[in-house]
Amino acid sequence: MAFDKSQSAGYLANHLARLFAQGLHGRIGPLGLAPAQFMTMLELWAEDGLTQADLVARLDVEQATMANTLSRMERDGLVRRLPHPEDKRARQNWLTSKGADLQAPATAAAQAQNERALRGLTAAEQQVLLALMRRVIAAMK
Amino acid sequence: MAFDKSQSAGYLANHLARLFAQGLHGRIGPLGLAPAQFMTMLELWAEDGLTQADLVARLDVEQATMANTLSRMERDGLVRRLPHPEDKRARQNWLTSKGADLQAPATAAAQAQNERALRGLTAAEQQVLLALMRRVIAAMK
DNA sequence: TGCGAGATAATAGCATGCTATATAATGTCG
DNA sequence: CGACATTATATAGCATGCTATTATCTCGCA
Repeated sequence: MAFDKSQSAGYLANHLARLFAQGLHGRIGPLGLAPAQFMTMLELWAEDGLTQADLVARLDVEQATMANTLSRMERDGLVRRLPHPEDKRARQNWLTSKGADLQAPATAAAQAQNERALRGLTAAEQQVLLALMRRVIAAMK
Repeated sequence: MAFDKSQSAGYLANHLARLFAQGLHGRIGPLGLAPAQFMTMLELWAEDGLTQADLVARLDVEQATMANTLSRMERDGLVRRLPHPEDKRARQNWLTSKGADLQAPATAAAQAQNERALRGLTAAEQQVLLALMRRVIAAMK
C-alpha cells in the first residue's frame, strides 16, 4: 500500500501553510511586513512592551526563532528593544509609531487572505475546519 | 475588534504545519531523512527516475526549492542524479539502494505521526478535516 | 551570604521555502 | 536555417524555523 499524500494530514497541513504564507506575503509585503513579523505584531498590538519570553510563550515558537524575528523587526523599524526596568537579562519590545500604524492595514490584509482561502466553504464548514485544526494543535502540543 | 489568531485559518495552518514538521522530524531524523526529503522520496518511491521538473509539478514547490532539496539528498546518498538520455538540460533522479530501503520505515514513521496528531478525532472527523483541507488547498492554487 | 539552579537572550549552524537571475538546451516559426 | 521564445536547472539572497550552545542575570535555599 502506497502512502497517499492527499490522505496525510501532515502533508496537507504543510501544503496549506505554504499557500497561506505565500498569499499573506503578497498582501502584507507591500506594507513592509513579513508573515512571522505580522504574527509577532499581532501580540504587540494587543499588548505593547512584551519581552521576548512573553512572545515565545504566546506564539509557541522557539526562543531562537523569536530572537531572530525581533532582530529583523528592529532593523526594519517596527519595534524598539529597550532594557527591562526590573530585570537586566530581559528587553521589552515596544512598537514604533510606524509599527503601530500598520495594525489596521495589516489585519485587513490578513483577513482578506483568510476570506480568499475559505471562500469555497460555507460559514458552517469554516467553523468546523477551524475547530478541528484547534483540536489537533492542542493534541499535539 | 482585535484580530483573533485562534479564529484565523492562516495562523492555525501555520501552527499545525510547524507541529507536524517537528513531530515528523523527530521520527524520521534518526533514519537520516528530513521532512522535505521525505516528501520528495514519496514521489520517487512511487516512480523512480523523475526529473526535477516532474517533482516540482507533483509537489507544488518552487523549482529553486526542489533544486536545493535534491542537492542535499544527493549529498546524503539518497539519490543519484544522472543525465537525461533525451534532454541534455535535464537530469533524472534515481534512488540509491539506501534511499529505496527507507520506504517502509519512513512511511511507517509518517503514518505514526499522523495517527498521533489525529488520535483525538473520530474517524469521521478525521475525514472531514482532510476533505476540508484539500478543498481549501484546491481553492488557493 | 553565597552558590547553584533556573531564566533570558544571543549566536552558530542547518533545512525549507520564496523571488529573482543566469545559463544552457530545446522547440517553433517565419 | 536561424532568431526568439520556452524549458530545465543552478545560484544568490533572504525569511522562518529548529536544535544546541553560551553568556548573563536572578532567585531560592542551605
